[in-house]
This record gives sequence, C-alpha cells and structure tokens, in this order.
Amino acid sequence: MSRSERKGPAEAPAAPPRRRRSPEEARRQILDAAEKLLVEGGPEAIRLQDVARDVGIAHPTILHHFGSREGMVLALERRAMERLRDELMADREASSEDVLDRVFRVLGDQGYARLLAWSVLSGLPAETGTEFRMLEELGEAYHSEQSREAGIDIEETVFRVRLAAVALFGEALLGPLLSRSAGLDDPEDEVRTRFRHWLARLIAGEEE
Amino acid sequence: MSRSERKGPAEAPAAPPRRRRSPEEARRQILDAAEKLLVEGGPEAIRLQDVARDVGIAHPTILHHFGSREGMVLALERRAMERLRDELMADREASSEDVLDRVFRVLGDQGYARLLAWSVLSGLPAETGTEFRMLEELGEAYHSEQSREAGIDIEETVFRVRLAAVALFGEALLGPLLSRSAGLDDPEDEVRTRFRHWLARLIAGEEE
DNA sequence: ACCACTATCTACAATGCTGTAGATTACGGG
DNA sequence: CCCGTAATCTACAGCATTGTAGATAGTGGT
Repeated sequence: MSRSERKGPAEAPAAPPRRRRSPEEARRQILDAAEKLLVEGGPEAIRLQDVARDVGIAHPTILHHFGSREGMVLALERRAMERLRDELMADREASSEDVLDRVFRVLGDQGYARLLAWSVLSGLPAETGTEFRMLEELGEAYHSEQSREAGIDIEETVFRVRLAAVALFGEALLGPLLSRSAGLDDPEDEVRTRFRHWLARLIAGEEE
Repeated sequence: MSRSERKGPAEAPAAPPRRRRSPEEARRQILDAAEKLLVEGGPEAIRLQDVARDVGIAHPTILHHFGSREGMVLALERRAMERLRDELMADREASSEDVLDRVFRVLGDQGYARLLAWSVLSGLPAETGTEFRMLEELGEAYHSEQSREAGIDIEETVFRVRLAAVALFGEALLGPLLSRSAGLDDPEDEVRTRFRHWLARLIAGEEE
C-alpha cells in the first residue's frame, strides 16, 4: 500500500515532487504570501490555508516554521517594522520631500499602513509599539541638524515629524477612498502625488 | 414539563423574564454593544455571541433583527458614517480649531477612527466610500466662505481639509502609541492636545 | 552509498462561530 | 379578555479554521 505501488500517471495523484527550501527561504516566501493577502483582502484574509496555497505548500508547514498563526503574524509585523525603520533612517540628508515620498511608497504601495493599522486595531503585540521610539529619534535628528541654532522650539520639530507620520499613515489608508470619491478615475493618483508634495512643503517649513 | 412547573429558585434555570424591546430599541442596543466591542477589542472581537451577551439577549435575536452578521456590521458602519458626517457638517461657522477638536473627539474618543479603519481594511462595503464625498463638499464650503475672493487656489483649501482628515484619522489611531513611546505616562494626553492645537493653527493658515 | 536530520505531506481532531428550526412569551389591538 | 404578531429563546446543524500526529522524502555530511 505504499505510495509507489502504482506508476500510472492518471490514477493516484502521484504526489507531486516536493521542493525542500531552506528554513529562511521558506519563512520568507510564507511572509511574502501573507503580506500579499493582507494588502489585498485585509486582516481577516490571512488564513493559513490561503497562505499555504499561494506559496504552494501544505498549511501545517507554516505551523512548523512559525509555531502558530500568531507566530507568523508577529514575524510579519517585525519584518514590516524593520523595513519601515530602515527606510526612515536611511540617508537623513535627503530632502524631506524625498523622504516623505519614499516612506509613503513603503506605507502605501507595500501595504505596511494596512498591516500597521490592523496591528493597532487588534490590540497590538506590545512590541510593535516600542518601535515607534524611532519617531522620537528621527525628530531629534532633524532638529539637531537644521534648526538647533535657529532657536526653534524642539517641540515644533517633533510635532512636524509626528504630523508627517500620522498624515502619511492616514493618507495611505484613506487616500484611495478620498480619490475615488472625487469622481475622477485616472488622474486621481496625480492628485495624491500633488497632495503629498504639498504636504512635504508644508511640513518642511514653508511658513515664514 | 412546562417552564412554571417548579418554583424552586435553585434548580431549573427558571428562564429569566424576557424583556421585549421595540425593533428600533433592540437594534440600537445591539449596535451599541457591537461598537463597544469593536473599539475595545478590535475587528475580530465583534462576535454574535459576545454582542448578544453584552446586550443580555441570545445571539439568534441579532440574526432576527439584522438578517446576518454582515447585515449588523453594515448597519454599524452606516450609523457611524452618519454620525461622523453630522459632526463634520454641523455649524460650519465655528472656528477650524473647534471643528478639529470636535472631529478629533468623534474620531478618537468615540472610536470611530477604529471603526473606519477597520471598515477600510476589510474591503470597504463600496457604499462607505461614497460617504467621503462630504469631504469634498466640506472643502468647497470652507473655500467659498473665507478665501474665495482672496484669490487662493481652491486646491489649497481642498488639500487642507484633506490633511485635516488624514492627520486626525492617523492621530486617532497612532496617537496612543506615539505618546506611550515617548516614555511619559500621565501628561501624554496633554501632548496630544497641544499637538492637535498646533495642527489646527497650521491648517488654519498661520503661514503668511 | 548510507544515514541522520528535518522540511514537507496527508489525515484527522478540536474548537468556535454563523446561521436555522421550532417553540415560547410579551405586548398591543380588537 | 382573548388573540395574533413578532421578539425572543433553546437546541442543533454546518462550516471554516487552527492545530496535532505520524508518515514521507529531500539534502548534506560521513
């Protein structure tokens, strides 16, 4: 009754050849698939069976690598926060417009805004919150660079970073809705781009 | 074998007296409970049995009133959007600082930001998106009131309304996280308040 | 070549949640 | 005071999802 009893190609499913990945590669592929599902269908769309199907494996394999569904989700969050932090911290010399553009692309296109929002909604894993200390650091970095000797209150700088964070986050989530409600179909992305640039100028301090 | 056979207080559960509500009252109580669960425990916390328990009814009663879980959720979204729109449209004469304060209170404290975010995340019901046309209206309203003859580009005004929307939305969701990461425990609410006022001044046009 | 390790699979158990069926009871109108 | 409507209940069916157990099969090292 062993599997190899029949060699006929059309009767027993004949167990398609197994592909054996390295643990790292397997985890990466699984997280990629989970992330894609999250971005496309929202939080509740991250189901073990669907993720497994997208990767081309059986769902217990995911449990093998992450222990539980929650383990997988936690790993996904960790990876997302790391990428976001890297993107924020990389070359602070760039213009704030460039930084905002880049961060927005990570938040919006790659779906981290959705991931983050969902994480916040379902009682965040307590570890995710800690990562936000980077915003404080970022604010202080910008402050010491540009405006320390100009006598600007440090809270002013921190608030600007905070505004950038919440505005980008909100735009990433609500942007598609807002644009769609504008009636236009094609040039709506252009509106969002203009808005982001307008916002960048506002935050960069176009005010004096 | 009828229910009233035994009057002993400690044996058969004795079917506690039924309270018969009007359909409107029942729906209201159910939506209240569902909203509370959503705000407290996130999207996945809206379970028929839990909602029913909070109201003090059996869960099929909810199905009776809303047809399905999705029907209940849809009604919840509709009600929230209505309230939000009312809050936004009410007395446009107020100062923008007051408006921001009020909207923030609706979004943040009452948890509509969470509700809205969740609605957006779980592939919005296509009808919710339409409601956002009110933001366009709001922008145009502000524009015609104050700055029409001042020669300000209308997109400038629309963008400010848009900024207010996404920033308040983002702050309502991320605010607690940002404040907690700041290390302080008590005066963090004060920081958020200062931030909101700072934001209000910025949006109102403190820039010339 | 063989062997140990473990990534992967199939099959199943367990749980939890939505939805259904039919009985029961509160309330308003005749 | 009776009766019909419908709001509510209990009990159960059905389904989807997570997680477990044990077998199977690639892969690297000896």
